[in-house]
Amino acid sequence: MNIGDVARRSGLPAKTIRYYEEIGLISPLRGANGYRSFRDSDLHKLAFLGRARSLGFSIEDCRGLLKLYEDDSRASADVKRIAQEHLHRIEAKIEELQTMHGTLSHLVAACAGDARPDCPILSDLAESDAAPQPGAQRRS
Amino acid sequence: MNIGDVARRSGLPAKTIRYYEEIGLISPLRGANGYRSFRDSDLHKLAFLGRARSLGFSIEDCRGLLKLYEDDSRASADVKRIAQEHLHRIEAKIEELQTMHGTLSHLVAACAGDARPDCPILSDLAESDAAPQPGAQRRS
DNA sequence: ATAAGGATTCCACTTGCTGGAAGGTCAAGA
DNA sequence: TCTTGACCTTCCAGCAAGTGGAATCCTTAT
Repeated sequence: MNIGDVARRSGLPAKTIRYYEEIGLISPLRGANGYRSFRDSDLHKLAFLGRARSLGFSIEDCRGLLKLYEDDSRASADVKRIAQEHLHRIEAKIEELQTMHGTLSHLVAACAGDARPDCPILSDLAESDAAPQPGAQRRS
Repeated sequence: MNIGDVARRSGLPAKTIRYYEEIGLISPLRGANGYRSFRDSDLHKLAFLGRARSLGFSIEDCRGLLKLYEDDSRASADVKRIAQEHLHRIEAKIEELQTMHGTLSHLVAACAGDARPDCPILSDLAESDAAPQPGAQRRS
């Protein structure tokens, strides 16, 4: 299979597939003409990667998952640990976004959104209270 | 004020402040020794930027907000539009993360997490169904 | 005089690709 | 046979939003 076929069948752009080879996630063979020659196993790995990435796993997580996937003597605990850590990161991110959402939706609701210059959004951003401490959350 | 003072008072790292100057968000004066010399107005802008960034606004959004902030004849509608668009992006991101979270938490719950190799997480990632179409969501 | 603690610049690196340029290859049609 | 067009190749540059480090300069105090 050439890269175009694999791209269509895996749903990943050819550029991305080349990139995955460059960073060592896959190692397709090469034909006499220099073209990459993908085996079924390469296609499977790419599909695996596409699904893992769509769940938000980082490339390094994907590298680890792929290694475990190929290791018949793996422990499912190792897989679960990676997934759980990722799940925690997702939860933290959701919380962070929800905090932003809370603040911002209040401000948006309070803004008239007309031709006048008065704007609670700008007033809030301009408020000169204490400098934010690292990791501090502003009021919601 | 030197950059160290401004960093302490704005809560932003000096590196970030230099970067903000480089991309034209602020334009502090320079002393005879080549040191940046920050006015109160620069400090206020940096605090403004810090708060806007902490609400997740992109640098380009911040540039626009800062411009409106400085424009006495602004229309609050322009501010509100920027904020609303950002709010929509936040909502979309939250939904995306919640979808990931749903899938992943099911998989994590189904995984024994012991020394055996059987793992529903890997099985799911390895599933060879149709290639994902652009924008498609996998089942939750 | 010298050492510490600031300040300066510049360059490289991060994540995960994406775009484009310049060129080689291959199969089909006139 | 030639050419066209669709592939493929590599390499270089860039996105966001900084962060880290090196080499060097300035200031202040001992």
